[in-house]
Amino acid sequence: MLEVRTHTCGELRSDHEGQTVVVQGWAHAVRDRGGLAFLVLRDRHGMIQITIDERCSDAVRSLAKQIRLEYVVQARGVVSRRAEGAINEAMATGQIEIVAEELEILGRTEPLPFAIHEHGSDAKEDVRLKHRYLDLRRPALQHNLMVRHRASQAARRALDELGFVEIETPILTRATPEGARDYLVPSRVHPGQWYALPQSPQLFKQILMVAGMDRYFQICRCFRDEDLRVDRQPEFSQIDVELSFATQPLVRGIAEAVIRTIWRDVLGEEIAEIPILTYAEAISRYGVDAPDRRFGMELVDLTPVLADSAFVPIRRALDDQGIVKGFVVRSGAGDTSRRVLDAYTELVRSYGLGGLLWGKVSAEGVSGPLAKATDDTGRPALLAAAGAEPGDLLLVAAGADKPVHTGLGRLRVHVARERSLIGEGFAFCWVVDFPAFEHDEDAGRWFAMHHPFTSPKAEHLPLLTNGDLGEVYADAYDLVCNGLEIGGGSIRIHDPQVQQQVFSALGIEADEQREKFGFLLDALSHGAPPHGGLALGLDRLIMLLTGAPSIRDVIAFPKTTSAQDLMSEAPSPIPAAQLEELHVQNTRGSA
RNA sequence: GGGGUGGUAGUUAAGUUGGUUAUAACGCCGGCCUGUCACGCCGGAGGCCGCGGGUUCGAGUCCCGUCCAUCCCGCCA
Repeated sequence: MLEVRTHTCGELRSDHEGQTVVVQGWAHAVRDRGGLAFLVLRDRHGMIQITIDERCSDAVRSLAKQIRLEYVVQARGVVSRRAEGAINEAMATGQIEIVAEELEILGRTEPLPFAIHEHGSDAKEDVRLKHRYLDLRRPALQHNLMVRHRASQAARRALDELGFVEIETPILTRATPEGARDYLVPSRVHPGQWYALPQSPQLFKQILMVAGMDRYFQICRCFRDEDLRVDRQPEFSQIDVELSFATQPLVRGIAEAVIRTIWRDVLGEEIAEIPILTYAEAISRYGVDAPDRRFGMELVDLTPVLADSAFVPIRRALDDQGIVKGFVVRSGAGDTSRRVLDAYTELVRSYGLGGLLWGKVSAEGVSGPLAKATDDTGRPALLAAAGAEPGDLLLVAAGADKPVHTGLGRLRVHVARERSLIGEGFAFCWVVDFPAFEHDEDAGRWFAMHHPFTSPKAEHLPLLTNGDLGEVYADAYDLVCNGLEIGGGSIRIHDPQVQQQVFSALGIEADEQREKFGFLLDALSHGAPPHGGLALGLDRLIMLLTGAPSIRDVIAFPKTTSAQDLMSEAPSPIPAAQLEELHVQNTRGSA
């Protein structure tokens, strides 16, 4: 018979000796020694050993023989101190055991597709995802979900204390141009019309500011139908924040307060003051806009010292207005094989570079492709500029600005990982002063780098109508930690005329502005306070807090890289009748 | 859309130059075992070698295609 448990599996200690207790859990280990058997029960809280010996009834002893791994079992018995030699120091409850008076099997299992205990080798990801309920039983994933819970609670408490109000916004919303591909939902009532799932609650939270809510937050789900990565899922969660009368330092301070509370509550760690980098500085020193600052190996500009180089790859790059940059791998000359250098070259090629100019520095000079960059007289200046010394490996790239920065920036992280140069801990930074607009050569037009509701810096507003859009900076900011973008936001446009200017700069004509963003322009025209905010990526925060290698390890029911749920088998075909009701027709094979 | 890696028993892996009956560990089934703690010992069952085609006397192995998982590029305001 099912009883109410008196304790969880993890909480019993020697203080409980002599008490009769009831525990329930999964059979984590079954060790049948014949006349004596041990059963380890596990629940979310821990494990406890149940002992079945000559003190137990025949009924209990025969029932114990039936128990298999991962059966759900209830045990009633007396907490007893273990004999001196039988104490298990590695177990939180290892001082004691429960001598079974009654056992009951509450649930049985089919043979398991993979082992739950940590010592079982990891099954492949598709097997784990298909049986997600088993994968989630593993203590590592349970821990990740607990961290997620505590982080969410900490964020809620921090924001509540700062006067923020939690408000839900719609999941069925309007599709907007720009941005990521939308997930769409057909309307039954309005034939041929569609809802979109929100890529973020951006416009709703701005309108809540116009509505006078003053300070809003929400832990909300966002949906983007784009290809996935190790840190990207089609649906993900944000701690979404917006406030009226916001200045950039005010918003950053609030975000920091949230992050500090989370780190304190979850890890018991204090976060040091968070430095601020400009976008230009981040790109120049680290090659990427989300720098990993736990290690050095910063990029150095070698364009000036190689300005006269006749070496073809460098000459060609410089003649095409390109740049030459590099970084030093300290003492890397001796232990970096040709094979490894070829892999580095392959890596930077994937970012559009023609190749990698490496050089091994010794007292005699430089060996490798980089040797041809200068003659002997120019070499000391090159090495001095790079900061390279004998024994170092110098990795250099020449080409257009973007591939050089991206290629070297990614290579820098790759090399650091490979050589274990990345320390423990968290290196936060803010990245600010982003360009507001990016020019897309293929499309032949400008796109908003952040989003079209981001306010340009006040001093750059005149450039919107009569200047170079590439010179306009956005009043935007990203929060970065350990090379991951964990949050981003901006001061928004609250003046409808400025908003229209930005739309126009993006090539959205007046009638299209009216059609697609009329409700925003209307709202901004009815007493909109200056406002701004940001969103923190909850999933990525949890990855940092838990050290999880994949975003799938911090989401209870994640999808595969092809956006399927292998457990429920979504997406799935839909019966023709249901499609018809929605006024939708398949153009490819249907159910 | 492009590139890399992987797919062999329930699971994780091994499988030589293409060669005759495809191995091992864990799990599962049966038996033994009174202080185990990833218990141990003995025995047994378990295979569409991802799928489809090709080469060959012969394919887990070679070739082509395809599917799935995963990592990356593009994409992700």
